[in-house]
Amino acid sequence: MQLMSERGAAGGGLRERKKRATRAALAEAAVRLAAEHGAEKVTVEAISAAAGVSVRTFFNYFETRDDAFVVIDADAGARMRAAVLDAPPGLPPLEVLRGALAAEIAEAEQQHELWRLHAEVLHASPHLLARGVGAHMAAEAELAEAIAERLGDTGGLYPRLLAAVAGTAVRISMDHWSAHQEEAAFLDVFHEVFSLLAAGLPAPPA
Amino acid sequence: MQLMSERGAAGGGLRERKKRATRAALAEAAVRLAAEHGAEKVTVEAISAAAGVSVRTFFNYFETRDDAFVVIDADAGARMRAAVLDAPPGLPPLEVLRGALAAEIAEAEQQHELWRLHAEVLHASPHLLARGVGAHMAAEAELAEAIAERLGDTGGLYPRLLAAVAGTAVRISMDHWSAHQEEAAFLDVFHEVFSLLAAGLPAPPA
DNA sequence: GTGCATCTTTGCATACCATGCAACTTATGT
DNA sequence: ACATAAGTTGCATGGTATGCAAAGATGCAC
Repeated sequence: MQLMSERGAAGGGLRERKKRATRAALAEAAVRLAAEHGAEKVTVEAISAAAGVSVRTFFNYFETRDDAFVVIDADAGARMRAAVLDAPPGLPPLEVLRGALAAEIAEAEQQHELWRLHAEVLHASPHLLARGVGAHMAAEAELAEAIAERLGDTGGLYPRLLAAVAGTAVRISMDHWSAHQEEAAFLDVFHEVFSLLAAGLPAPPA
Repeated sequence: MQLMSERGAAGGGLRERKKRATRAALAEAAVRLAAEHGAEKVTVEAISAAAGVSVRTFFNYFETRDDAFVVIDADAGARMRAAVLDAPPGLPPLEVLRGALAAEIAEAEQQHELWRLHAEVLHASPHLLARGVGAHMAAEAELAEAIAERLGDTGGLYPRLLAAVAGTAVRISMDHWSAHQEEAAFLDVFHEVFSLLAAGLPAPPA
């Protein structure tokens, strides 16, 4: 059996597939090792060995060691961009983002175990959680651009704020959920956060 | 003349004052060098030399090189905590944060030039902007705790979300302002962002 | 299927980041 | 002035990250 068709990844060539496989192997090895030993104690050498490539190759795929713990899917940005531009015209921008992110997350959550480990690793190393924002900053900028395009407000403050707040929402949702996995599904937390945002973060009922 | 009383820092001992001075010198050197040469090209050695201490001493003050570009004031957290707890009881939490942050920023903005350079450095190196969130994550957690205490909602989702969104607001405000310094004062941008948040991020008028 | 062009991987050299430790210098309290 | 505590420094060490050139795959044309 061939393990083809990873994730919308019928990408024709053998090269493409191999690259995807290597990247995925590195990311997965990183998360598993971090979940077991703590992210700080996992060296690039260990990750590379677990994935069966050289250290130098690791750095061909990730700019920094931390990126391996953080980057989930390379072309999530493109998908979300499309989702934002395709959403029904009347929908409030915050709702558009809620929808696009929820879809993306539902996708990622398919790989139950890895998603859970991922959340736990990030929860255990807050600095990685922050880095998550950084790594997805490109995605954030891309999102902002898509929103700007949708609204015709290019270069404005609003699209960037919206994208950044959405990123923050995901970050806080993951962190909170990973500490309360028993009590609620991730998507429930996520939707609660967005509801709070849409309501203007009102004081909760005492 | 003695250069005493830096910033609420009449801290009695000579040791205290020297430490504050060294820390400030390192942070300032870092920002000035980064503004001139780009943050990525500034080595710890250069920063240390400019501040007149050894490399090893640099790392006695900052955990990582990037922290020197990011950490503004060590005890801002404590001040904000106090501000949050002292705010009038009826005020909505988001307004409490707006006030506490605005006061803190107004303070930092006293040093015009440094504040401007700081914003420019962060704008030029987005990864530092993200790290800013990370470095202030301790502050964020502290803020969250103060809010939680104020609301009696310890460990809940809401305080953490509020603190995180507030941090994001500062980040986006700085970034946007540093790119549009001519058009508006920083505090104007900041207040506009908070108004958007309080209104639930509604679609802007087309 | 042979052979050339292209892309990827790899090892090596190099520079920088970060930490522990021990020796040394400088404040502080009495 | 003295003993103690605190801060600074150099050295050694190990991990992170990049450029470069050689070797190994893959894709493509013929």
